[in-house]
Amino acid sequence: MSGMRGSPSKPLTASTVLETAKAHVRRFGEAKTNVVDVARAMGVSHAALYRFYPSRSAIMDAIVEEAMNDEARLAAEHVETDGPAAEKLAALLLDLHRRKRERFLGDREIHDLYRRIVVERPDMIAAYSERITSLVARLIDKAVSKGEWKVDDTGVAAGVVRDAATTYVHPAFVAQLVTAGAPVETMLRATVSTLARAFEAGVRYKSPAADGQTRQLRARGRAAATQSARASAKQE
Amino acid sequence: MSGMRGSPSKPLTASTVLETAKAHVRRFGEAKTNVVDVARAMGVSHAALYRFYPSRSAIMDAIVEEAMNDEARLAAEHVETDGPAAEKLAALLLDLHRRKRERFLGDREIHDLYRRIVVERPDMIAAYSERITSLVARLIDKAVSKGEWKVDDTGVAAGVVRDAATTYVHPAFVAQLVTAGAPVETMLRATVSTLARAFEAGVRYKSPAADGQTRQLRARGRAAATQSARASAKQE
DNA sequence: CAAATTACAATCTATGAAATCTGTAACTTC
DNA sequence: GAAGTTACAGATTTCATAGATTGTAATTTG
Repeated sequence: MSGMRGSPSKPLTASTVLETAKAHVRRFGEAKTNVVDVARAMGVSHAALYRFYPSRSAIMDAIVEEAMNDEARLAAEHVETDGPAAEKLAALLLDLHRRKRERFLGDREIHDLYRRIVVERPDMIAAYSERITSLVARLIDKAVSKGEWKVDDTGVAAGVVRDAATTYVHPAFVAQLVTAGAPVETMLRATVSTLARAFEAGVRYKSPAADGQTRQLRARGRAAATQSARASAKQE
Repeated sequence: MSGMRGSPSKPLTASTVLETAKAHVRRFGEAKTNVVDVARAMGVSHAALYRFYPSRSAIMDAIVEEAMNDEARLAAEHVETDGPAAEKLAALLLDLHRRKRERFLGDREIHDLYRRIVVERPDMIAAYSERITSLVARLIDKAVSKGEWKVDDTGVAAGVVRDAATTYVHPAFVAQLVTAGAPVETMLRATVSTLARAFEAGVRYKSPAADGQTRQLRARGRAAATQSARASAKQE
């Protein structure tokens, strides 16, 4: 009378709960996924799930967090690859875009859940965004080290890339662009070409006043420069 | 028993209906603005308003359209100004951003209405977006003519600018950024610096294969080049 | 007869009671 | 006693219906 369906295939862990919940969201959508049904599918009572997740919404958050981790891992792979920075950046952003597009087209219910989280959980989005942005910062850092790109402040540069690419990566925009049949990949490539051209030609974000220091910062570690940029960017 | 409040101050035209409706939306929000109340405020029966607008939602659309026209006029002013293209572009986008921010902070109900339209009326947004993008294209065109910027295809370049600036101009993002206290203007300036640097250094969007033709297009009219870019951008 | 009103059908929204779902705590089992 | 169940209070959602709003057409008015 313990696990009719759950015990052999589903050992009842945080991860199996997550998988079962995800399967239900896929089939019935977020609104019609309740903890009682998820628990029943695992052959346990709904209260048992609260051992692993403090609330239903924590489960939903976890589903989206998993997707975000996937994307961050994907982005990290591109950063650690060798090759021209412009191509790495284009590949990174295109891959990120394709993930969202695939979710929108082939996994609509998960996409919808993701979209809700984007609207309702600015904290989660901010964390995700910072994660991706710092990966982009590292990509730029490396290009600067190699002398491929000339950028004053990789933190600011990464922010520019993030903002310019948001249109192609934000779930709501992806949905809109794909629905409208826009030539997204061509447009994204044009954006990356433009950014890369600027970085290649050299961009200066810091005020020309602190010029002597800029040289030093360029020569030394990138982390410090990035740090100062982030710090100085919290006012207004 | 005809016009108690309306007749003298409000001659009952499309424009006075619009103003009255807008005032009601400002005070009570879109949801609590009904045509009966708007008509009563003008001293007429609600059916009289249908002479000017075919439906309640047409009135709401018109309120947003008016705001959009305002923004387009503002943008057009910057395009027709003389001066360095980078500064014109920065001023244009900063002004556009500030309009949205002011609406968000000082005219919240209108901002909310605008936001709903952005979500529910992709057609209106597409028209607005094309309008602004073509103004940006003209700005770029002029810079190219003066030899200030070197761009292959001003239509594509304008699209890149539009996508990069969307984060700063889209009502939902403006709300988010302002709420989070982000250093928006600094970030927007960094984005514009980057784009300007690229255009200054020269960007090529067309495939290097059709190189001989590219030269010709550069020398001749911009409209044709822009046109071809738009046309070739409708597939994928 | 142009402009507006009144009257009304169709649609949409607000309301509240019934049902469902979430989250917790006391209880059971291995 | 760790893992899980049952039982239950409080919150949330559903559903039916009353009420309000929209849009139109016939009618009145200057």
